[in-house]
Amino acid sequence: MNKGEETRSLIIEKSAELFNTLGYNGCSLNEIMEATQLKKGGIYNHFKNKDEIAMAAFEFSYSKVIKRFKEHIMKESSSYNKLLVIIEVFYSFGANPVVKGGCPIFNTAVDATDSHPILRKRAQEAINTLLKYVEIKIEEGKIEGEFKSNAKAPETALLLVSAMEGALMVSRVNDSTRTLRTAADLMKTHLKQNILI
Amino acid sequence: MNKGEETRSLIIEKSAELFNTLGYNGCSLNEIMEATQLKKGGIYNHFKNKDEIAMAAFEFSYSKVIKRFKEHIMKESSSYNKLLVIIEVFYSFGANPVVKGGCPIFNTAVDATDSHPILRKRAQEAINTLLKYVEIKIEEGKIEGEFKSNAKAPETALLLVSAMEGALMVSRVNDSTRTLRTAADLMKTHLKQNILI
DNA sequence: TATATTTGCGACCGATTGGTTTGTAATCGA
DNA sequence: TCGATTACAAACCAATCGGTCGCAAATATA
Repeated sequence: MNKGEETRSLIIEKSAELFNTLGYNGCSLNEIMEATQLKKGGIYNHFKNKDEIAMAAFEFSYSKVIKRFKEHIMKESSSYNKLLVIIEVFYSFGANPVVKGGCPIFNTAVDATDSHPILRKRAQEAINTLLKYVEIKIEEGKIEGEFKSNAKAPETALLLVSAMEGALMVSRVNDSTRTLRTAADLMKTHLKQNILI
Repeated sequence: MNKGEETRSLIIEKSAELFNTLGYNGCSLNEIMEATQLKKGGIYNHFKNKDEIAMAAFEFSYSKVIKRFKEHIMKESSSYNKLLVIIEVFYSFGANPVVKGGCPIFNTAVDATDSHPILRKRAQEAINTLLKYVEIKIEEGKIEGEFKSNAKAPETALLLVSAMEGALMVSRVNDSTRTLRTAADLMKTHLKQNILI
């Protein structure tokens, strides 16, 4: 990795955290400048405008989220354990965030939905991809006979993701993982009682 | 209501919507000026700074949220029906928002947590009040013998609120009430199977 | 209706916003 | 190692930010 790529990565990493905590409008170029120890010229040599930084930052955060899911799911063989691990990864977004500030996908959705169409579209895609991802894990469990054949995969995926993301926000505003832990345990019980054979 | 109070109310109503959709930093005074058809001097005659507008706007939105819950719950006599109505009120936040942009409580929490300590504290209080409110409804049902005596009120309240708020955000970013409807129905089933006797 | 008070506009303020340009120093490939 | 290229800082830009102030008009009170 040459100098240019190195600096570009630095800008993305630092601004990803700033965008995730402060939001698009709350994160100014001055803050990115201070975080990266670069001047405006140094930053705009790698990006043509603030939007491009925000988009790259989102892709960076998003890939870290997906990576964490995949890494942990990989270690499990049964579909049920994969779902349990998905819940624990959501929990980890509060206890040990991929990017400071909770889940960058939902944060961006809330931040951008009514104010930033391009970013909103990406957040939308990301959320739906995440939902589909969980849904597929449930479908796989049904095929392998681990889960009830009448288990509703899309609905269950939606409940799991919604509940964990909602609880993540409650935890974040209270600055405590307590409620997030409760939600995680509750969802585990729910899966055990409702879709596991 | 005299002229001053009238104008003050107008500013609060208009800015409540702007803050809820665009966030604190995304909503500039120029936008409030345009929405209210007032000049800066006219606005600052009623508020000493932007923070004060945002706080008043939050109180306005918050009271509308609470009001909608209370109005609908009042009509029901059984605790179970009260819980069902709570779910439907959450659904209504997507289908027929109290203030444009979804749930102002969670939106403010996400927007302010890492950037606006005063607003964050109020959003935090509001979320915890809402959780407690639902929790009490469940406790009342236990006392009256409608709900299982071993039903976990705080945990169930957290799941209900988290799941509905999470689904509300999914719905909002997808600009469709479909997923929110699904989450509402799912939560109803969950309550029927888990806490209703 | 006369008067005291409130209300709101217009003009202005300094600071900060995102963004551009230019010169030069560091880096890189041949 | 040398020449082409890239990377970065410094200075600058117009526009917008939140906020102030004085004056005139509208309003409330008597």
